[in-house]
Amino acid sequence: MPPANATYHHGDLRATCVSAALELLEEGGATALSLRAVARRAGVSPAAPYRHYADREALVSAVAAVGYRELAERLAAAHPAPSTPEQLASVGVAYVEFALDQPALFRMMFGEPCDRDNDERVAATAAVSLYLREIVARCFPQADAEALAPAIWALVHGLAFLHLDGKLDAPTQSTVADRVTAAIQGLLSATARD
Amino acid sequence: MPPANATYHHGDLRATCVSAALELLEEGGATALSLRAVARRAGVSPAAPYRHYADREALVSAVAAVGYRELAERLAAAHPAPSTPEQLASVGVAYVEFALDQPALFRMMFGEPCDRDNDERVAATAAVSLYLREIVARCFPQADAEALAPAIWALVHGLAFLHLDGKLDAPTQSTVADRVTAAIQGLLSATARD
DNA sequence: ACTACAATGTGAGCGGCGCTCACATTAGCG
DNA sequence: CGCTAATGTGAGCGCCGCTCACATTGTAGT
Repeated sequence: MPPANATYHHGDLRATCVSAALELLEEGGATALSLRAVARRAGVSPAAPYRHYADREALVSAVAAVGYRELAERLAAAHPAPSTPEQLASVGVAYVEFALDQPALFRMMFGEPCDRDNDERVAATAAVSLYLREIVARCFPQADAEALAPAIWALVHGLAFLHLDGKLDAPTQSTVADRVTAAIQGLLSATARD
Repeated sequence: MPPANATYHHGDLRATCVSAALELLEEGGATALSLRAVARRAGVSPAAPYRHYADREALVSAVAAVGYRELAERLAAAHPAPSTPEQLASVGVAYVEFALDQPALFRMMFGEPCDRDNDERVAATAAVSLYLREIVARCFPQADAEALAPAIWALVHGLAFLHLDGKLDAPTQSTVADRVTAAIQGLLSATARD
């Protein structure tokens, strides 16, 4: 009944589900991401994804994991090896821009309560966290990175979320960068002084 | 079937829905907040809430609005009229503690995309925003409140969210306060210097 | 090559949900 | 008292998450 190239076994349904989920997320937001819709897009029966993901949460965790990896890439792309406050600030700008570019994905990564986390996901999260801590330490060797890195992460993360929600006045691209840069440098110089 | 005091007309179903929603939110998180569950808890048919709220989003907006008001109260309770960095920091601590005390409500207020916002909700949000801006200006009269207030809000908001998601090492109560206090004071002193 | 077996996909189905509509009941007002 | 608008009901549609018995296929062991 299906065309000639169709096989009963899909081949790599596991990965296809994640791709389809990312598409649905971008098109229709978090509510559009249903296992049934994923199955439809993958050209497979509604029950098939359950062979690869225990439940919706599991799929979401997998999607979030690729989100963290993409975030890490974009942070690295902002500056290969930041070592000054200005360069660190540009990484912060990249963080916020990621959130604005992929709002649904960003909300999925951080906005939902994540009980019984996927291993893959916690690893990807930890990678981002460690990376931030590392570059903060490099940019401010005289500061206490253990204390400074979470503060900077929080600042940038909060800016991202408040912008996403429109709680801050909708800014142009340059304003976002300015705000992030100014805030980070303020925090940095203060801590460095101690 | 219902007791003698039962009336066909509920009396104040609109408000009862919000109360029921808050209960459900605390008990079972965001996914437990369904219009049908609200109706059940209010002792009313599943279609009844639609007389008062156009859709689920509308109810959520109403719930979020009371969340913002409660947040504003807790900020005010932390210090009636803060005028020093330390007092401002205690307000920030209250912000984070609100998020940790009511995680589901906090996520509902900020975590979901809020298209076509309720008037009541935007007003309540603006009230919080303005209040923060006001006390920042009072605590740091020599700083540019226009620029400083959003940075502080973002910092505190980010700390709240990252703690909620467990992205930061789970801290004891005192550690939260310490972290918030240190971060705020760092930012403040830096900006005040300009 | 044949045969078990494990992996993977199917189809039907259960309960829950958001939402709508025709209809019943009630409150408020002339 | 009677009219109208407000409010609640019941049934129902389509979608969803999830489960289960069953069909199909890749693969490993002989």
